[in-house]
Amino acid sequence: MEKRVRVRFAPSPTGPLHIGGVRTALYNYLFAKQNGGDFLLRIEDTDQTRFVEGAEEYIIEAFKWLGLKFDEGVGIGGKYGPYKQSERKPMYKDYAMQLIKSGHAYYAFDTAEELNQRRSEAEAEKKTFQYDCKTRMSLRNSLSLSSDEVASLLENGTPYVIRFKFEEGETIEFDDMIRGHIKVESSLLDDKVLYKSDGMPTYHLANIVDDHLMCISHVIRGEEWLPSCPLHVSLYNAFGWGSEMPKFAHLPLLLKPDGKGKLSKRDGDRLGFPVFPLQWTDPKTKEISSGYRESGYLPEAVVNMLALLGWNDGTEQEIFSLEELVNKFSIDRISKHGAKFDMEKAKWFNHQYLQKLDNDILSEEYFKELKQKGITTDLSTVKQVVELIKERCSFAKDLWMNSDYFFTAPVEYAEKALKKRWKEGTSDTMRIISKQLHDIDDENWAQKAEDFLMDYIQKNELNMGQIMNCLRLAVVGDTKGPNMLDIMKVLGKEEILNRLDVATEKINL
RNA sequence: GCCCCGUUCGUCUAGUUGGUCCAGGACGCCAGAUUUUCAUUCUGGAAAUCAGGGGUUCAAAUCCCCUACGGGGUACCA
Repeated sequence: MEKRVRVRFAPSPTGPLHIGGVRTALYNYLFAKQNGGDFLLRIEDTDQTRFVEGAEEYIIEAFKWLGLKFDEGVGIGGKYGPYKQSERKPMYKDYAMQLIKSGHAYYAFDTAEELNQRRSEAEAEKKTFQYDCKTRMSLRNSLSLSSDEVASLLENGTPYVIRFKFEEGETIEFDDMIRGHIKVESSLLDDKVLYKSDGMPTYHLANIVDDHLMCISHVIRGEEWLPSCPLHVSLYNAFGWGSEMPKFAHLPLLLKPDGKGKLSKRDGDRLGFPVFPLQWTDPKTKEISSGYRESGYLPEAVVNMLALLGWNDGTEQEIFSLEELVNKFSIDRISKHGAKFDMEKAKWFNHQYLQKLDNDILSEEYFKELKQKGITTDLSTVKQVVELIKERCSFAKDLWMNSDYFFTAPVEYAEKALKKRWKEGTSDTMRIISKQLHDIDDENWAQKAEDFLMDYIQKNELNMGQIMNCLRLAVVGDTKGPNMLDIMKVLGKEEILNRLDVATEKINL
């Protein structure tokens, strides 16, 4: 019988979640939904020293914004809870003890100073100290010490950790859904700490125990976990859970757009693009990091862009709704190498999604924004404007810079354009035109005005550009914007004439 | 250093079983067209000797080996 698909996203609350993590979560989500399975959120807060206030709430809010719903976990609940590792603390020790009893783990009493001592000694010889099958007998642990000594140390309350014992000369093998078969020699691996002296498990122990208890079927996580996967596989086997071991898929990492290394929290604002889904204010330093939401990205665009960063469906399609992604996603089409984030492409994705956005919704939002700017206008005007300029915007916030002239008359005129278009005598011509436009009756004014202008141009043997550009300059303040007739329609007779008069007065030529 | 993973246009990538690939698409870039202007849009273009070198083969981006480079790991962090 095929096991039910259950995947988890398991961040640690050490700060805001960055887009690499979001992508990992997205792939988990897509895989779960495609297989009719469950997508859980587990908070891995076993390191008390790195806990950051607000990080957990941030993570939950980020996924809410992105539209990725968890079926189970922190903030939702479920029958495998609690889903926060700090709340599961009491049970981990039993599992660690189980491994001690079966001989797969041992107590280690070495202090941090002692270990550092060994590390620096090794470094002096240009070697790296490793707590492993070759060195453990020269250290203070329940393998090297007599059972009496160990018993008395434990009785005296000497701090200890529990380490996994790798047997020498074994080959640990497993299959990764993205990378294929992987082999590692056990003697190369170090005896990782499973249980810390503060009474908390390390990631490795808690992760395996929880994945097993929560019936996780597939572990889809970042490539940074690949090196410790042999330990995880060994842990499953040591617990006797080998037959129920989840399948692993290690995702390539997101890399810095410039230079080297994986994308980090610092890169975003250094390079001028967000690395976080939502804006984040560091509770200690009060430093603000920008977010996609606050930068004007649509969540659908972010999801689409992230999905395509390391995956494609093999066709030339690039725009996918979440539903399509759920249907078409496949782990074996994930690329094996890291991907550099490209913010130009991210912008392009947003442009695509902004164009698809309903004009009424966009208009209502823009209307609110205008109100906040202290501009009085009405919704139907805003709708007309949005229809005219939407296609030239990549973000909703671009609306203003592309349409401010609809709501405020120009106070100055683009110098370059003025030099090029406004010749000697133009002001006089404009005054004549203004007078004529004034005399046209209000009914369907813009169309009649246009007819008049065409006629005027022809009769005076002028070019379109000579008149239209100057008119535009006077009304808009620059040679930009949609069709002049459309602008005249929106602004109306009175406003157009006002602006013309102001322009002919201000521009002295 | 050691271990693991990777390497196709500037970037994201197609290329899965070797021949139809002197390598396709997208973003960006450049040019032209459309537009009274700007932007959009459309059309076209430049852009990867498939990291390099050896094999295997009639035939390799595709298989094997080596080297280089990149990434990750090497914590009582996740």
